[in-house]
Amino acid sequence: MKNDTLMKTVDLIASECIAVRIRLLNRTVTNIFDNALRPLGMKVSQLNVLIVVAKRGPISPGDVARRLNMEKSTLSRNVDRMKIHGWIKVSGGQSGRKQLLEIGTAGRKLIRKSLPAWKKAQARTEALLGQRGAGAIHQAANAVWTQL
Amino acid sequence: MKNDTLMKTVDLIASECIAVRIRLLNRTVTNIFDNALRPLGMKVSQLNVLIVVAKRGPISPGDVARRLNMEKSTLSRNVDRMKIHGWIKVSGGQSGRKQLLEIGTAGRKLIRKSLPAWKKAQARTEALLGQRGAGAIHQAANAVWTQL
DNA sequence: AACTCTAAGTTGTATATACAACATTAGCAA
DNA sequence: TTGCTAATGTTGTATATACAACTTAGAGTT
Repeated sequence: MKNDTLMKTVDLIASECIAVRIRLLNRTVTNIFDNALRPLGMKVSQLNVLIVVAKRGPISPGDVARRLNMEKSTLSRNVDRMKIHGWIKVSGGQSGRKQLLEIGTAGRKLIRKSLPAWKKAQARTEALLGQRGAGAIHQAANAVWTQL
Repeated sequence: MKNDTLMKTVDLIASECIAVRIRLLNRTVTNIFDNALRPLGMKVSQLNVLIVVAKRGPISPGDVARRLNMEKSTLSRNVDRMKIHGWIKVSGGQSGRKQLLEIGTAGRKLIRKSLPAWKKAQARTEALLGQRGAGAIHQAANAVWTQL
């Protein structure tokens, strides 16, 4: 292959790659939410987990991970940190292989307190992506969820 | 208690939050590309950087970081790993504050070799998100780039 | 009941990411 | 020229992420 074809490959990937774009959006949006949530001592990744546990708990770690398409080992350590703060607790027979997660008192309080910050971040993100861009994300996410 | 309002908040965030969705898409798409690129010993995060450097090099680390909306410190360490493999090299007076990155011989070879894997991953992603979902991502990314 | 086998969760390791603090230097101003 | 300021890049620390290997406990099978 000559440099010519190389540059053609480079241009193709640069102009089409979905991964580059998703990853850019991920960094950008995550930063907006993390900045908004920082005063509360929480990151948006943790809010994600907290909401799933609040909505569907008691729920097993494995189910949470599947719902978020996240590695069980990733979730395991994220939950560890959240347990320390009392945002999440283990209900029932905790040890071993059959534990169930549910939201803790501190977690409930935290969700209530974060609503204004979340709204602000959500609005800022919608402004950044535009109505169509934001709707697009919902559309794409739904496509993934139906195939999970 | 105000469990009622709490659950309303939970449902609102669960059904609307753009960050949850972007992050889900990021994990999903990154996994598809990483799996496809694994035989080449490269991750899609590294391909992103390599393509920018190949297309626009010689380019300063700061400019690469800005283009990807990535922290300079993040880029610094990512580039370190890529320098070790010879994918990227520093041109001109490297030390100090004014270094320029360009693609190395191994980097050129790697891009050529990765094209089939990239195409496969791109196709699989488009199939997952659907034509509309994929177009949506492009649309949203363009919105971000124009406001960067 | 005993055995096997698989699913669930944890731990080790590596990369990606960001913030804060730091060192250095280029650019500008007086 | 000299000195200040802002930009540039690196390093320390914490979290997020995934893969591989491991441990343990359910679930079936016989």
